[in-house]
Amino acid sequence: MFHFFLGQISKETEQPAIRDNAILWGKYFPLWYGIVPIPIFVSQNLSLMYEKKIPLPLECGLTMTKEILGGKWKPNLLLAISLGIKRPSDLQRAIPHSTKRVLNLQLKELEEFRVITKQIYHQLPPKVEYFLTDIGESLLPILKSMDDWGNRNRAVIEAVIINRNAAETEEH
Amino acid sequence: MFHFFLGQISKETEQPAIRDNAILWGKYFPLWYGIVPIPIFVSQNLSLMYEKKIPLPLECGLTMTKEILGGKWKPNLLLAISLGIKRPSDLQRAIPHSTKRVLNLQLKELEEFRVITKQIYHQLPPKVEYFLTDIGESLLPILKSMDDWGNRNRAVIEAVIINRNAAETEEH
DNA sequence: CAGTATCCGACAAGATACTG
DNA sequence: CAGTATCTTGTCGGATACTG
Repeated sequence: MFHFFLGQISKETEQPAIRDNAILWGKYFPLWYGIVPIPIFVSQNLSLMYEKKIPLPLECGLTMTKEILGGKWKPNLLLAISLGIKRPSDLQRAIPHSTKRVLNLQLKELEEFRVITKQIYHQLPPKVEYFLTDIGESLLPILKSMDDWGNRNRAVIEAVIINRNAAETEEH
Repeated sequence: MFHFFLGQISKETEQPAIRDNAILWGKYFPLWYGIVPIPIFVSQNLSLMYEKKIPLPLECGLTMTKEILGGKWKPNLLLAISLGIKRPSDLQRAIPHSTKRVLNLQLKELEEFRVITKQIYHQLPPKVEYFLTDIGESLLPILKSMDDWGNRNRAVIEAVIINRNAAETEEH
């Protein structure tokens, strides 16, 4: 089953805390799983903890995963690395629509999240290689199923996009 | 296995077309699967077909899936609908950080991609319900595994984000 | 309740030129 | 080859106020 926190997450322990029913049954939790109220995707506290201009509701596992796979090329980078493409220049050749700058930014973020590691060889010319960590490997099934799904539904998606663009050009 | 197109996709048939080895072995395809060159994530033709200011390389299944799950709340919406939350107002209550406008935009896109259907009851007050299509249902395993992964790796991700924010506030 | 119009700010990513 | 600095552009989503 999906994993949801009940109620808000207390700041001190960072553990989910079941709030009393009076509040659970209030206006913030209009949904029930059987007789259990389900405050899905909810937790004001946490989004205040991680201060950002536009706060992220991190309490939902879904949202945390999206945080990691969010960049324009991150899933592609991970797949490419898993295929044995390790060096920055090869990665950019494998993803031709990307730019060096963005690829570097996203590789840095993936490294920050411990999804990949960076191996620097101090040579001339310099050489760098990226590798998946165990965490990164554990993402591969998801990426693989996303890739499979996209390929299975290619026809529908392409049709919609072609339609959309046709409508847009008609407007102008 | 991952599903990659070899070479470019011809405009007329929209079928993958194997290009001759001279080009495959050129600088654009530096990767091999066994002795087969793998032009992953590549296809200039397609990205020109779907004209956008910033063209999308749609030839990769991964990228197509991201196109559908890309919005800020789309995965959450799909999960919520799969849990039986059907009405717009309930959906917004289930995703408190969202706004009506964005939710509507994203529901419209999901509908456009045939992932959900919209049922309008002509009543007063008006009533609307959303349902997953078969295509939408087929996305649930992916969403579920993303949610699971996020929950399993919650500790690491939260630690990184807390660190990052601490470093940022230190700067100022 | 469901949905839209308008305006605006934040941020991601592109372009280019540059170091070591 | 790997990486960065700087500037510009596009776009997504937020805020608000409004219809039916």
